[in-house]
Amino acid sequence: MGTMENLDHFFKSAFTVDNVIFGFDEGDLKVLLIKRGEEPYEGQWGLPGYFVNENEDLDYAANRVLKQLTGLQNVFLEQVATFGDVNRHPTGRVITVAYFSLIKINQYTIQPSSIANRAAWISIDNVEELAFDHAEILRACFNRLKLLVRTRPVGFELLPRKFTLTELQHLYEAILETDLDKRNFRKKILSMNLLIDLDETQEGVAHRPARLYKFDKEKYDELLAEGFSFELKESRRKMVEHMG
Amino acid sequence: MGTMENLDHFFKSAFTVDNVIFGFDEGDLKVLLIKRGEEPYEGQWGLPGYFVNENEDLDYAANRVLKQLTGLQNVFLEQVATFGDVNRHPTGRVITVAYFSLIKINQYTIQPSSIANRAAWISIDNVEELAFDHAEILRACFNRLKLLVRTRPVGFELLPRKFTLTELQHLYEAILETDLDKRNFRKKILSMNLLIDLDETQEGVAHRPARLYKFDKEKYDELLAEGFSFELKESRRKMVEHMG
DNA sequence: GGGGCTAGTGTGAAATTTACACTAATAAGT
DNA sequence: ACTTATTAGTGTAAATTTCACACTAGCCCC
Repeated sequence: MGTMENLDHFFKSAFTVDNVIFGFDEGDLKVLLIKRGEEPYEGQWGLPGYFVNENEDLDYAANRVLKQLTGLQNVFLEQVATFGDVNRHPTGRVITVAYFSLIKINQYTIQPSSIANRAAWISIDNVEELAFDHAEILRACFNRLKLLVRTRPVGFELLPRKFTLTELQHLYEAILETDLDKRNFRKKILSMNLLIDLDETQEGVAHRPARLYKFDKEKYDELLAEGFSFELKESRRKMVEHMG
Repeated sequence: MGTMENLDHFFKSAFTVDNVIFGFDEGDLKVLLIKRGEEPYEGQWGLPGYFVNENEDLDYAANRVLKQLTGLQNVFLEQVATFGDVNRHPTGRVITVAYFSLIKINQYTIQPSSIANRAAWISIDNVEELAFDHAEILRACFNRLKLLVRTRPVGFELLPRKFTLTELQHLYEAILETDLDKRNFRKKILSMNLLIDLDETQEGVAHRPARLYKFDKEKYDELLAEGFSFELKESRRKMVEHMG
């Protein structure tokens, strides 16, 4: 923090925000990418991000940019980290603040703006080369997600309102990049009492239909208030179970 | 990220870095503050921070600024968060990136520069009003420290090379703001095999002298390499033990 | 050598984690 | 109608970890 008498420190520079939006679909953890419609890196895939305005708070900018690029709004965004290497942007000094969010893919329609030619949900494993240092930013956000998922029941943000325990398990497996034991996972999750059994079952599946659950937000808020800490432990499975 | 044709986005603005340096002394967790020698907030206490230069990476800037303000160098700095509210700085748009670090207080001499009138280690509980939004930044870094201390043996960064188990416990208690059970703490710490018993004892204390230990960095690096995860669990003590 | 002070030590109960394999329910095909 | 394919759903015992808890040991000082 320095004096304003010395305006040398104020040089022409820019801030951007870049958003890493995670979703979950078809058993895959996905990230929302846009095909850039502007130089630099025109035509390449990158994160939905853009410039912060002069008189705009960072958090506000993250929301605005996300909305402008993809049509998404009222989405919870959390700051993850800031990337400011001198050469990260080919044409000037641009420091970017990365935000991440979790959304239910099917509850939103993505409407790419002109800046973004196109937007798409790409499986996290299939992400190829990205513009700028966006691959690094994505990695940082994915790590944050891994951390978060162990200490808060964020998984529910990514699933539709009604879901099966197997879907929930697959989500956790995708995020943590491990296999989990079915029985232990169910025991653990159910013991938290954060799920409401809807007494409904799946329809139109060619096998025994699974029960549907929803997340008990009220209970969760209650528990949060009294300083409860959610924790998912079980480590990677060591062996594959023999099937009958 | 946008086009450079549109230079509107590059406005006169500034980045700063602010460093939250933690130390531990006399049983207290402390933070290094400077008495500001410049407007704004001249004469007030604040974090050691200053402007990032135009062609300087963020991480580099954090190190440089710390050195210039306090004389400290070769200190591990980790980025924590970025603060960018429009009005956080009274005279212009200044976005700051907060870094934090842990050092052994007695191993460094602080040499405040002219920008910093004075520098001092202030107990975390005695920190009064700070310049800018530095109180908020400090809080964020303290939370990060709490998080970190549970998953990595960072405590050793704050203690002198040789320390007693009681000192280590007091440090953990100061960071986690709880009391820990002596026997359980010792059991847990020793079971990690990250301490080397130096076969020496304290000198010049008016009571039974404690054994001295040092941190086994080699062992730790080994364990890290094989993907080991350190975890300190024990929750806050519920009762005070009756003393004989 | 007694008082004051902190170091250091062990055990059992409770809770949690882990490994592990079969039956149940449905749809589709014969 | 039955056989097959496919996923849902369930229980237990062993191992490990956590947790609560109280006394003896060793040094200094007087």
